[in-house]
Amino acid sequence: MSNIETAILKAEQRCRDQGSRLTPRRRQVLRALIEAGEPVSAYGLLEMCNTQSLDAMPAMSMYRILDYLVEQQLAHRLVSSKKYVACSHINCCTEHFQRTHFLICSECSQVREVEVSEALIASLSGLAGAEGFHLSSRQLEFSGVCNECH
Amino acid sequence: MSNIETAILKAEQRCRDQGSRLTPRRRQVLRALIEAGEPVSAYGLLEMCNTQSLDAMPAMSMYRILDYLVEQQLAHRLVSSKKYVACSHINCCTEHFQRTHFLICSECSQVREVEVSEALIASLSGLAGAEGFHLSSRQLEFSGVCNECH
DNA sequence: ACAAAAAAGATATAAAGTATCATTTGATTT
DNA sequence: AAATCAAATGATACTTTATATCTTTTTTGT
Repeated sequence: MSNIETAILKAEQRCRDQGSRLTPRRRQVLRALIEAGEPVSAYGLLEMCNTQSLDAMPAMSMYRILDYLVEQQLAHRLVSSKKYVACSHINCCTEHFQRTHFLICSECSQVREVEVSEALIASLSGLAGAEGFHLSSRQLEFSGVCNECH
Repeated sequence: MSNIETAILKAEQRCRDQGSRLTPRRRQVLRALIEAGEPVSAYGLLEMCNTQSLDAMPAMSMYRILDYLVEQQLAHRLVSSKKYVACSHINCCTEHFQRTHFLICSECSQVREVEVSEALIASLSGLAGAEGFHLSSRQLEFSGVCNECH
């Protein structure tokens, strides 16, 4: 079975476990996102979905569905580029990390999703603490250049 | 002399040093930003400026001026909230840090602008390096809760 | 004073995101 | 199976954020 199909099945399972479901629309969006393989904007996804099935979905639905997928951690929203990516761990874990890093290549827009080390969290919290802040960000985004582009 | 006036003078100096100038419009925007004392959106600033002087500025000008102020590091753009803040170091340094952290309180939207320690950069670069990335982000934003709100 | 360059104005439009109400679909109970 | 309730989707309109492009004004250097 293709990786995508496996991912969809896993995603369905995850939704069921959460007491919700991966409806046809949600599946369609998730599949499009996985197939894209790179960050896509909400309207970009909308276009992808609306050209394949000729039964057009309004923007509002896309945003709702993306909210849902993000909530289920099947997708992530990249604040720095206003785009969405499929979670790269749908296939490999039941539980998602507590905190996630995204390394985003500014050349090819490739994204690497990384678990944040305890040590790093500790030093970040330390720095914040020294300034009288209690850190709560669960997602950090870094831009850089990947090896291939370097 | 008030802090704001000092800041404006310092800002003018900085612009001159860069071979550019803090024109009346730019000064007006910078002053509004400093007076606001918290992050403000481009359109928010536009309204502030356009209600005080009754000689209205178009949105385009505001964005151009904000780009300029950000370029000169007299202001910063917070990607996570699409807002702008006056640099909190206009008064205290000639040169701006190479990298900056923003600790943003999710309760009161207060912002603390912090220099990033070498150690932290090192561990971030290390983490990125291990994944085959060369880090280049010059600005990081963290959300959290400040002591007063906690 | 005049030409070149920088900044600002004017106008239109694109792109991103939300509010709100109506309809459909699915699950639950009787 | 029919009735009921909740979740999801559709439809529509609108707000907020941001940019493209062309014109006019202001500043600077000669």
